[in-house]
Amino acid sequence: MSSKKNDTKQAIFDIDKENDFPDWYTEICRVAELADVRYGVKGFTPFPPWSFMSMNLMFEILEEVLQRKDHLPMYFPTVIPETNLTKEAKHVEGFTPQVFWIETTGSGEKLEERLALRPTSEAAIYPMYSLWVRSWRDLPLKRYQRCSVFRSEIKSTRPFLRGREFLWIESHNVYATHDAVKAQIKEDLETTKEVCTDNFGLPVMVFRRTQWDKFPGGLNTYAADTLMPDGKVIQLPSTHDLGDNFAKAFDITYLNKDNETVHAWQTCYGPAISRIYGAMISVHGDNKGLRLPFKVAPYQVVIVPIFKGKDVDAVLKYCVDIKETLKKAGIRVHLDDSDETPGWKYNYWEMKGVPIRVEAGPRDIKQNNVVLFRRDTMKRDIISLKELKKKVTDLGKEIDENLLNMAEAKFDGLVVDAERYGEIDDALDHGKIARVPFCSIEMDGYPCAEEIEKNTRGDIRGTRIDIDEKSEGLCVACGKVAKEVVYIARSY
RNA sequence: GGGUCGGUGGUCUAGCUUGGUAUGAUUCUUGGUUCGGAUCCAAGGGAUCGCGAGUUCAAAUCUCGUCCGGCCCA
Repeated sequence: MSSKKNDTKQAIFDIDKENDFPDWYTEICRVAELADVRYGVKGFTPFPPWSFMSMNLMFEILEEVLQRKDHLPMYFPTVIPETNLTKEAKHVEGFTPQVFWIETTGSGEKLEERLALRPTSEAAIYPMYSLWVRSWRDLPLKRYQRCSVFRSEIKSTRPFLRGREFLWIESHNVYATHDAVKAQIKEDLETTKEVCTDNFGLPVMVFRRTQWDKFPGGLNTYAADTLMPDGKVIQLPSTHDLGDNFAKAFDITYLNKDNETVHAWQTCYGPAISRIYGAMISVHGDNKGLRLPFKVAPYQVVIVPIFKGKDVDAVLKYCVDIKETLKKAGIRVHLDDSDETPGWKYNYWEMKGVPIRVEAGPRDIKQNNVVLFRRDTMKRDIISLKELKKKVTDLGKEIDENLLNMAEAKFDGLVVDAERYGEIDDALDHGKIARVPFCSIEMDGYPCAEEIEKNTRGDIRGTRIDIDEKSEGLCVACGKVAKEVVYIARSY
């Protein structure tokens, strides 16, 4: 009867994100047209405009920060000759299992030397750095490139979160001293917070990774983790203290002020924009779909005209004027003048995550008003046309702050102290992160880590470096005096 | 890497047990109607049933292989 209508109509999107996150994620990628998994090659996914426009904005924000901090853009080839890739022993060992090789051309003629699709570009860039760096006056050398990299992942792939080709920026830097390297690491972590937290609304915890979980070939890895809706953490940007290991392997030397040839010191930093995007939509989304931050929304404002037959011209004119006003103010605005009904448009653009909607119809024209709707709280306000520009700008800021606040609230009470296996299990089973005393994050702690990870199905994320912590008590696994406080979480 | 479920017009799906070339919805195109929270009506278009092999007079359906995807686990 009256329910017949509801039976045949299905919601554009309505999935319980908190309780059904895997389904939510798969479906929002499809319905909001973020990634099209029909391409047919495992781990390789086309990104339609709605996700790619946001990722471009995210790249722009990140690049602005890097350039402000004196990094210059450059671009290196996608292929790396095998002899270069094998120069740093640990690096080879870490990355070759996931390399895609090019071995032939045309109808099958073998290449003289195999070429790797870059899994990361140290081995492409550093041979050139060896030529480019001559004197202490060349340092520091701060460069980055924006590109995609290729890794034949063994773990199951998912759009954005783990692809076999993914989009990132990699920053490669050369210094005269190890102290300068350490300062760069600190700067990278500040960049991470400025970009991911202040701009994309993603709170992070920063860890020093364990020695068995660091970047292959480096001395130390520092990484920012954020929290996904299913209680698992995911790694966002990581930055690596390469020491002088790569300088030795690739012969990057310079003449110092005393006219001596010495090895340089290096860092690299790798924020994967596609993965950050995946985390961002997951953290901010709700049951009705996406909630994009104002700063990275492809359309920041969508205008929905409302009219009865004879009002069409007047309403459309009113809306076009609104569009022009906002455009002039530098706002990314879209007027939806398609044939769909207003109700349909509301639902559609809410699902797409547009932060602000302007609704305008005959009632508003009469009083020189518009209806302003905000996606984050789903609340409406009637405002006068005069104050539109200012209200939109202010509301955009407010929405971004609110999204960050809501994400930060999830971090409250997230970390739970645990000193025994049962307590760790209990924390992880409730989507928490366990803070536990642990013997050592040097290689001698590895057996304990394996035991803990096997018993709890959690991963040791490392030690915190954004806060000071003193270790107390005994290692959960071996019972020796704990030198470290580590965090254990289920992870992506 | 292991387990498991799945792949049928653009999308979602029925059919598969018990073989006989395919159901419905939606989308799309055209015309009309409607428009302040998912209008309604009519006509039209759209599928070598993921791919390959096998069994059979006959395969979406049964068997094997393979690719891709979802979920769970390492």
